[in-house]
Parts: sequence; C-alpha cells; structure tokens
Amino acid sequence: MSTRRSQPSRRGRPARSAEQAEADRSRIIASARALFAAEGYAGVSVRKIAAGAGCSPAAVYTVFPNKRRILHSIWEQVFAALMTALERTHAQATAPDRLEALCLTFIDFWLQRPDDYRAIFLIEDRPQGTQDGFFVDSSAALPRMAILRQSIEDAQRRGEIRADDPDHISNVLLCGLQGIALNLITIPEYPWGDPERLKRDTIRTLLAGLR
Amino acid sequence: MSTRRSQPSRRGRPARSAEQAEADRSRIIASARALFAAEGYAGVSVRKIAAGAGCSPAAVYTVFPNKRRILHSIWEQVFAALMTALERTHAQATAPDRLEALCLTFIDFWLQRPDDYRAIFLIEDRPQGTQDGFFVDSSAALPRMAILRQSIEDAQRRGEIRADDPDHISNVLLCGLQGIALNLITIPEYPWGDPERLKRDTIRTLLAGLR
DNA sequence: TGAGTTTATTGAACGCGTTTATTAAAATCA
DNA sequence: TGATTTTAATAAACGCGTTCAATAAACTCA
Repeated sequence: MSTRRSQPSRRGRPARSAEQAEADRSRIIASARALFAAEGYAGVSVRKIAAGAGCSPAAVYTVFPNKRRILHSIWEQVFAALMTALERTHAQATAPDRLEALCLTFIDFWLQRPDDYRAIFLIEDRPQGTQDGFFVDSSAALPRMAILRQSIEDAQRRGEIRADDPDHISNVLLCGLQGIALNLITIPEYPWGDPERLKRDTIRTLLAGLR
Repeated sequence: MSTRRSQPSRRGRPARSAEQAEADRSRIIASARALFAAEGYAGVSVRKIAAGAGCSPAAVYTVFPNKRRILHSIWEQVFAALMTALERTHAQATAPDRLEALCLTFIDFWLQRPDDYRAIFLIEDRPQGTQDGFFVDSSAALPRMAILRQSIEDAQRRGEIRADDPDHISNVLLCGLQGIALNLITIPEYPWGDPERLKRDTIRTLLAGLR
C-alpha cells in the first residue's frame, strides 16, 4: 500500500511516506485548531502548536511553509460553514426576496465572525507568488458560490435583474458585500450610522442597480 | 517660552518640554518615512527607525505606543494625497459624469497604491479600545470626503440619484468602492475578470441603484 | 560488514516588536 | 554642598516567526 514506485531501489534514506506526512499534517492541524479556538488566532505561536502536536517548531516547517498556511487549512472549514449558511437561507427564503436574503446572510456571516474575517481577508503579507494564493489549494472557497450564482440566474429568468453574464453579476455583488463587511469590521469608528440600515440599503442599491 | 506652568517649583527632574517631545516625534517620523519609502512597510523595524532617528528602540516607545501608531501618523499624508486626487478629478470632470469619475479616481488611487492600502486597511490587530481607532487622532481621513458629498448633492439636485440623506448615500457608495479595492488587491487569484470592467460595472451598478 | 548516499530532524541562532528593571540626569531642599 | 525626589533613558530580556548548519537515521552497494 506504499505510495512509492514498484521497485524504488534508491540509494539513501527513503522519503517520508504519504501516510506519514498526512499523519504529521493532521496532528499539527488538530493542535492548531484547538489552540485557535481557545486563545484566538494572534495568541497562538508556532512553538505552542508544535508542543501540542508533540514535535519541534522546526518540524512544523517541514509540513507547512509558514504559520499562515496552517490557518489556510482551517479557513476551509469557515468557508464550508458559509456555504451551509447560504444553503439554509436558500432553502428558507422564497422567490422574489431570495437574492437579498442571501446577500444579508453573507454579510451577517462575517459580521458575526469578525475574528475569522480578519484572519482570512486582512493580511498585510503580500502573496509572494501565484503558488501562495488563497484559493489555489482551497477547494471550499468563494469560487464555488454555486447557490449565489443559481439565485442570480433565477432572478434573471424572472426579469428581476439584467441578463448579463451571471459570473460577472456575482462578482459585482461580491464586491459590494465585501465592502460592507470590510468597512463595518475594520473601521468601526467611522460614522456608518445604523449597521442594519447600511446593510439593507447597500444591498438594495446593488440589486436595484443590477436591474 | 517654556510650556511649563509659571512657578513650577516641583522637586525632581522636570518632564520633557512639549518642544522637546515634538522634536523627538518629528525625528522619528522623518526616519520612518524615509525607510518606508525605501524598503516598504514590512521591511522596516523599530530598531532601524530608532537608528535613523539617533535614539534607542526603547526611546521610540516613549513617543509612540507601538509601531502601528508610527504608520498612522504617516497615513495622514496618504489620505491627503487621496483628497488631492479627488479634487483634481472634481475640477476636471464635467457635470453628469462627475460622480462616476470620482468613484473611479477613488478606486484607482488605492489600486495604484496596494502597499498603502494593505498597510492602512488590512490589519489583523484588533483595535484595543476606542482610543486607538483609525480616525480618532487623524484629521485628514475619510470623514472629510467633502468633495464626494458635494458631488452627491449636485447629482441629487440634478435628479440623477435619489434625494436620500447625502451622508448615507456616501456611505453606501464607499462600501461598494471599498469592496472593489479590497477584492482586487487582496484576492488577486479569484477570477474577477477584467478589472476595468469590474470597476466600471460595479460603480455603474451602484449609481444606477441610487437613482 | 562497513562505506557511501540520501533524507529527516532539530538545536541554535537571527532579527523582530515590546516590556521592564536599572541607571543616569536634573531639579529642589536643608 | 549633599541628600532627596522626580523623571528620562536604555540595556537587557522575553517570546515571537523563521532559517540553517549539523547530526541522526535509513537505505543500497561492494
């Protein structure tokens, strides 16, 4: 059941097996997840994660290239939770208000998880190359916003919004939604007024503009 | 010309005069500004700033509570540059397209300064209290978006957008604009399509929705 | 078996932001 | 003057993320 080729016959010490590597990886993630839940993202050091996983700090860096990548693998779960929230709204809301309800769910999801929002979107580190992007290795991320897309196509069939490329409409909408979340979470001192009103009006403005 | 009270007559060593403190402050800011311009925000350490200002790292912390606050005092200049850019657009653009032109200027300003955008908006640190907000001690920040407000009122008089509270309209617009900048700068891997199209369409969607 | 080769593992180090205990300086008072 | 008091100034330390040289381990070949 080894992943190595039939007759390796290579000279030196064999590389870690895929199973071994996977076991190390999941022990580190398990340690990190428990610590993040208990002490928040910023309060957790790689040394603590390593101690929790029963290995040296340097060993962590044989599995992940940096601390942020450990977070990446946990973010996938957050995105999965977002999908679940959107699915529930999609199932509960009725036809003409469904798209607006999905937008509200999207924003509220992040407003209720400002820590996650900051940890996911608010990163000063520049991505050092294409290989370190958000979604390159993340299967549960924004790209698969199937429900949003589906509701957009629904609304288009009903003539509620214009018959443009649904992906593009989705992008325009995501920009507006992200803007609300970003502003309310990162600039709470600014006089945004009632958050509920800002949310509602921005969403309605976006949807009205998409007619 | 001392700032101390008439007959101090206090016992121990006198506190630093206001002039002294101001001189220290501006030497540190000058050092930081030169280093940031040369090596970027992340590449500059407090130790380097202190060396450039001719003082010890600990001395920096007698003037600023942390590294970020040094950045804050430099951000004011960035916001001033944004105001200048908006003013130029306001002067050059003609009436019906003026608001759209201002929105484009706003977004392009940040897209052309992703480092500044990240340094200003993308911060993982939670504000520890109301005293450490973005705008509490910043006089040149978003609140004084007088030009945007003025163009909104203009557009309202022309009947181009609805007669709602201009401040609220401004906030809705800022959310949309921030969303575009955030998405394009921090999630470049996502298939946003042509940035120019996303910019133009999101702005037009927002403005159309505000009619 | 032991020599040779390749990979795994990590102790020790680096520079970082920040804190603090200690020392130096500058004033008054007797 | 020196003792006392108050503040300034910083050397040294802490824990951090990360790197790397050195060592240990695991294999093949003669």
